Amino acid sequence: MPAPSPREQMILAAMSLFQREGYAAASWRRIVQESGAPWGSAHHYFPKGKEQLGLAALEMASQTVAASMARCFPEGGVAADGVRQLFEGGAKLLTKSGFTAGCPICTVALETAPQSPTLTETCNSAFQLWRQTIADGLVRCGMSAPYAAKLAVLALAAFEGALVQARTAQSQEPMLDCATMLEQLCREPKSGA
Amino acid sequence: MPAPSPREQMILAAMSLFQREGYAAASWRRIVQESGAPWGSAHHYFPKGKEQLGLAALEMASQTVAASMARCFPEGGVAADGVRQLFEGGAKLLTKSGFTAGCPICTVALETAPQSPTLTETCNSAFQLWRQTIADGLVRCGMSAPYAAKLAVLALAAFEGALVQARTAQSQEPMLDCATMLEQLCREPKSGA
DNA sequence: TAATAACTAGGACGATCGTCATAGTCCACC
DNA sequence: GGTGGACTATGACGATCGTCCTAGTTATTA
Repeated sequence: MPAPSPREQMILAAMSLFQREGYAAASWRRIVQESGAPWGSAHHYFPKGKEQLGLAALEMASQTVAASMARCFPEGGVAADGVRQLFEGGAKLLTKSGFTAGCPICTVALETAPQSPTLTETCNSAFQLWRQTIADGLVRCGMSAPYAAKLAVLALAAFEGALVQARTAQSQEPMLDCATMLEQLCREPKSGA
Repeated sequence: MPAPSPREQMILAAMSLFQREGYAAASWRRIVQESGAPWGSAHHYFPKGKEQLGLAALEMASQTVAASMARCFPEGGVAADGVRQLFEGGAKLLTKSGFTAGCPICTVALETAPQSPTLTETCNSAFQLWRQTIADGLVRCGMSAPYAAKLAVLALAAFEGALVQARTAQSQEPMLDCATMLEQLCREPKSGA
């Protein structure tokens, strides 16, 4: 890596703190401190203050996660495998962090929605992007678009929810259990009306 | 209601603030103020401070939610109907609050797990209780115990995750979509290994 | 009725919050 | 080799944080 700029350092640090403790606990001072970025430049790069930095962090998280999600569903793959990979990937990251790092968007959304319109809108866009990313992936695996759209909502909800359970229980099990159940819905795309 | 005691008032207010803005934003002062309880008595009822009050609020939330969950699955009912009722109930409460009130446990868990051992443990117990409550309900509807246990994990995860999506999007749709998909898993308790 | 406990009022304490202003340093470019 | 703009250092500002203390009020006993 070519030594990230102070601006990037701060965004990364904010994202990390959002994951671990949420928006309110991620104070301006702690973000700057943990980032290692120079103290004086914080207000220079984000003259509108904490919310501006928060927005940037959420947007970066949104893109990063979407990219990893897309990678789970290669062209011509199997839908169920993609879902499993998605959940296993999440479980792995969670474990690697010692069960401290969850989803930054989810945490911030719960703290601020719908109180802060800008933050809420950014979180909403992230969820929308992720739903679409999963749905597109499922379609790439041969699933019909309408069914994929519905399943993507459930998959994302289960992903976020399982992440919370897994983190709280400090165990991967909820993630893997959910994956198993969801695989079933991938293999039987049609039945009821 | 026979006029709740100051202690109950404070617990209720803390629960409400946890739902709306999380643990960090729910300051000792705001809790006491919103509760309408007398200022001076806060430290008298909870001499160990904010964490003690937080614990009490989480425990009350745990019990309250578990009771509503159990009511969704009456003896001899249909599993799919129970799941739908669960999600519709959640969606209704969320809407009634103007999409401001989510799950207090989930919010606090994301902010504090696993940093604060006591809070994390309480959140974990709540999730465990809820999983068990849903699983018991599904068994009451005739489902096999092992399958019900697995489905309960997914149902709870989807419930929490859909709640976040719905709140952020300010729409019931994610909740109802998830319910529809989950109903499918209720009707086909067996297929794969 | 007296005394003993339970509860309430109100504020002081140091720490930390987000914001902002001012001065100083660095470096690219003419 | 200056000169101007980008960046950094440092700390003051008022507000709010969680905690804790002392004095006052109310209720419950003997």
